[in-house]
Order: sequence, then structure tokens, then C-alpha cells
Amino acid sequence: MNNQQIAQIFYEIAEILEMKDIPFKPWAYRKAAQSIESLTRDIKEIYEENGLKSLKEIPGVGESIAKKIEELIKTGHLRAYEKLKRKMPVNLEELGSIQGMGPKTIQKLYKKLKIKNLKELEKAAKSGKIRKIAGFGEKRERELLENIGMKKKKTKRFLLGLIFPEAKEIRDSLKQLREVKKIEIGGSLRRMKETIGDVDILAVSNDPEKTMDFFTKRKEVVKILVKGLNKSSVRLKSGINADLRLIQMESYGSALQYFTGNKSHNIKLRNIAREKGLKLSEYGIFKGNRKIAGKTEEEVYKRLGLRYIEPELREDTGEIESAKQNKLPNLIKHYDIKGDLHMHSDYSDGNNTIKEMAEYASILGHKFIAITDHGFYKIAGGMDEKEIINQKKEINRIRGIKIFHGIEANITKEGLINVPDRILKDIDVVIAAIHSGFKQDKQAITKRLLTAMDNKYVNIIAHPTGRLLFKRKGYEFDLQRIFDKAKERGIALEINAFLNRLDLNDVNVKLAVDNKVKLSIGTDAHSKEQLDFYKLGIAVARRGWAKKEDIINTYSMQKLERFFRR
DNA sequence: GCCGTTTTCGGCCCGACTGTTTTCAGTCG
Repeated sequence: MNNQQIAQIFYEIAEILEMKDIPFKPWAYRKAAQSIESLTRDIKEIYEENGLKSLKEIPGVGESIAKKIEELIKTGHLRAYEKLKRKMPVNLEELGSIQGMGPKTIQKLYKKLKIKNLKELEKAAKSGKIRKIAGFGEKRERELLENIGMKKKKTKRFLLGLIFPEAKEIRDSLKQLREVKKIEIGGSLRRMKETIGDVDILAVSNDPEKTMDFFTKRKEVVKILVKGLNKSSVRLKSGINADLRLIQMESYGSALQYFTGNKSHNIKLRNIAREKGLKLSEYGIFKGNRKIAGKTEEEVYKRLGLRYIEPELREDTGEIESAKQNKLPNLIKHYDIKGDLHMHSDYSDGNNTIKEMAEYASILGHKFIAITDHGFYKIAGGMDEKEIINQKKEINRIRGIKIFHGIEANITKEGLINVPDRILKDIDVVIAAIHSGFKQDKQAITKRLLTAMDNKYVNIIAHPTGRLLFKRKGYEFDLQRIFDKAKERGIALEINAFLNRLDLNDVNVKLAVDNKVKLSIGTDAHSKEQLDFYKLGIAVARRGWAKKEDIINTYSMQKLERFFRR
């Protein structure tokens, strides 16, 4: 029973209780499920520490839910849940995934028509049985059928790195309109989450009609879903939906705050408002009927007694508590980054020459780069000893920004570095990474990484978990032991900024920062345009609460050289 | 069922939209 499975059970209990019209309990179960889902540790571990007592320290978990967690850990079952299931034997996950099917509707359709799953729902809708039930009608029935076809809630998510440039282009084009007084991207895109569900754009406009026309006629738009004067919704070429909402200037701040989210961050803010006898909504902060804030986000947070919280932190993972105590970190800024420490040239599997990479990096404002082609690795066109020597000579000839001569070496199944020490010793920066043998168990991978980090030339462990978004989960290892070793040996762990890696991810970056481990940002670019991904790396760092001093890309050249030589 | 710098009892986030209604319930974000 892992955290996700336990959370899922509590979500289902919440749904069933909701059907039964039991007040407030669903809210409690959902809250507990949410906290369990976002734990960074195995809940079993927490339980083993101090039993029920340590479970109750999880927010939203009290006496009763703690006992249920205990039962699940110990037996793998939950009698209370199974009893509920027997009375409500419907496939909640399936039916609930249909847009318009909430708990009350599912309950009603089960009671009246014994509908238990998607197949039965579709059959009933097609044969016109649903429209005859009180509270339903032809339109509802037709809509349900449509939504079954769409399976709308399961719309897939998209890579931040793909959507970010597309959304920015739309925003910038709207910004050109004279009528548009203010505009910003909201939602998970503003929080720079690694995957994005849809694009939310907020604007203030003097001419809503013209603005909406312009938006819905953009060349990126393939379908208009809704078009109104306050809100329009379109589907873009990439497949993602984009909303444009127009709001009044005096609510701009509170609307931006509201539409940036995330949801539990917002709920917490509303609770704080309520505790102060105020009301917070997307229209502002109200005392009775009087609006007392809402024009800017800063004002909203301030009025709630909080320091301003950067969008990347708004995930309800402790940022509100920190803001209250004025303990938010001073997050790393874009301009703190002086260079990129992982990229490939045509010496291995990259598309561009070293010179081309360096020139593009210079345009981006970098002061240095590290060329880190694969060494001794045939599959990726890795260099042999002679090519490595030639590469060094070429780097020394190139004028312009500082180029560190690096290498990306493999960590073998035994934890050895696949490039001999006599070569490594003359290289400025050595990146080591696992590129094969992902299936080893947790212990084996941990040992493999630890052994590799004992090599005295290794400076950076690249893409430490090996995950690929939407593709591969990544291998497991004992994070804490790797952190301790990295600190002991003066090795940095990488935030690989390649769009489908983002590895370490935000959660692990936060843990690393807490452990005072140094991090390095590298794009892993295989062509010059991919050097743009460094922005994604900064986003992950910021979402992981990283400060300037946590990231070695912010070091001065001298300090960085010292770090590499250690 | 959880939780508390106004509470160990009495509260629990807010508003828009929609379809089916004659004043609202359910769903969504």
C-alpha cells in the first residue's frame, strides 16, 4: 500500500459519503487524501516512527483517519471502506471521469437505473432512459453521451517546455493591441509546473469584442470552444485548450491570484481571510460589502498578513506558513544564472559545432558554458581518447565566452566510470550519469551511485533519477544517502533542464536544498536552440525553493573552477 | 471527520454556469 493508493481510497470514501449527502465528512477525507498524496516520504515510514501519533501530525489526519491508515498499512484492507463499497458497488473512478457526472448524479442513476459503469451509462443514455428521470432532460442526456465520447476529465497534460513558448507568443500578440491594458498568463503555466493541463490568460481590455475576436482568430487556434465577452476558450494546434478571461482593472490582482492557484493554496488563503472576518474571492477582499483590496496581488497577500508569495511556490507545501512568519526563501532569479553546464556538440550526438553553441549561449547572456559530450559511449556517438584531445585543442582556440571542457561519462552497472582516470584528470568538468541498467533494484542503484561518486574526478551527477516525463518513471534509490555523499565529496546534483527530463524535479530539489546539497543546472542541449531550456531549469529550481547560493551556475568563474577542482 | 492567536464545540471556500427549474441543485474550477 503506497501513499497514492491510500489517498485514492480516501478520495473514494469522500465520493461515496458525498452521494449519501453526509455533510462535511467528504471535505475531511478529501483533505486527508490530498495531504497524503503530497507527502514526500513513505507513509509507512512515518507510521513506523511513532505510530498513530506521527500519523496525526499529517495535516487533515485526525484520530479516525489515522486508525484507518494504520489498518491499511497493517492489513492492506479497510473494513469501513469495503462496507461502503458493498452498498455502492459502482465504478466511481470510471463514472466520475465523465464531465458532468458528480457524486449526486452517479448516486441517482444507480438508484433509478442501477447504472454501475461506463458501459451501462452509455447504453441507458442511448436508449433514452435517462431523460425520463426527474431532474434530467433531453439536453442532459445528449450532453452525457457527448462527454462519454470525450472522456473530458482525462484530457492529457502537456510538457511545460512545449506550451510555454506557444502561450507566450499569444500573450505577446495580445499585448500589442492598444485596447489591452494589462495581460498575464495564469494557472499552472505561471507556476511553471512541469506539465500543463490548459493555458489561462487574463487581461484587462477596453474593447472586449475586438480582443476576443483577435484571440479566437489567432493562427494557432484550430477550434473555438466558447466565445463570450468575459471568457473565450479555444483549442490550439498543440492540442491544449487556452482560455482568455477579461476582468476589471480593480479586480486584476485578486483575479490573477485566483486563476494562478493552485487550488489548495487558494482554499488556504480563503480560510485565512475568513479567520480575519473577511471574504476573499476572485473579485477582491471584502469586509462585509466593502472591497478593501484586489487591485494587485501584492495587496491581496499583504491584506491577509502574508509576505508576497512567488507563483512557483504556490502549491500549499508550506509556503503560506513561511510567508506568515516572514521566512520565505529569496529565490534564485533569472539574472543570477551565469552559464549552462551540460550540452553536446557534433563531437558526439549534438547537431551544432562548439562555436555555434558558444555563440548562441552568448546571445542568451551566458558568461560561460560547459561542452560535455559523451565519452567512450558508442550508442551516443561518444568520443574516443584522440577526439577528446582534439576537442580540448579546439576549445582553446575559440574566442568569446568561457568554455569549460567537460565530458559526460557513463556509470557502469558496477558503479565505475567508463572513462579512464588518466583522461578525466585533464578535463575541467566531469559529469557522470546512468544511461543503462535502469531495472536494478533500489539497493543496487544506490550502491552504484555511491561508488561512482567516490571517483575523485566526478563533479556532477546528471539527471539523477533517470525519469522521462510521460515515458519512464526513473529508477529508485536512497535519496538521503546520495545527498550525504554529494555533500561529503563536493559533488553537485544536476537539475537537468531538458524539456522532458526536469530531473531532479521540484520536490527532490526542495529536499536537496533542505540538505544543503549543491545543484547544477544543465540543459543537455543537443542543438543550439535547446539552450533555451535553461529557463525551465530555473523554474524547477525556484519551485524547489532554491536560492542563488544553492546553484553553482551562479558562481563566479573562479569559484566555479575551485568547485570543479575541489 | 478535523481543527482552534477570538473556539475542545461549532464551524467547515467561493462564485459561475447550466439545465431544469419556478427559486435551485449539481458540477466545475
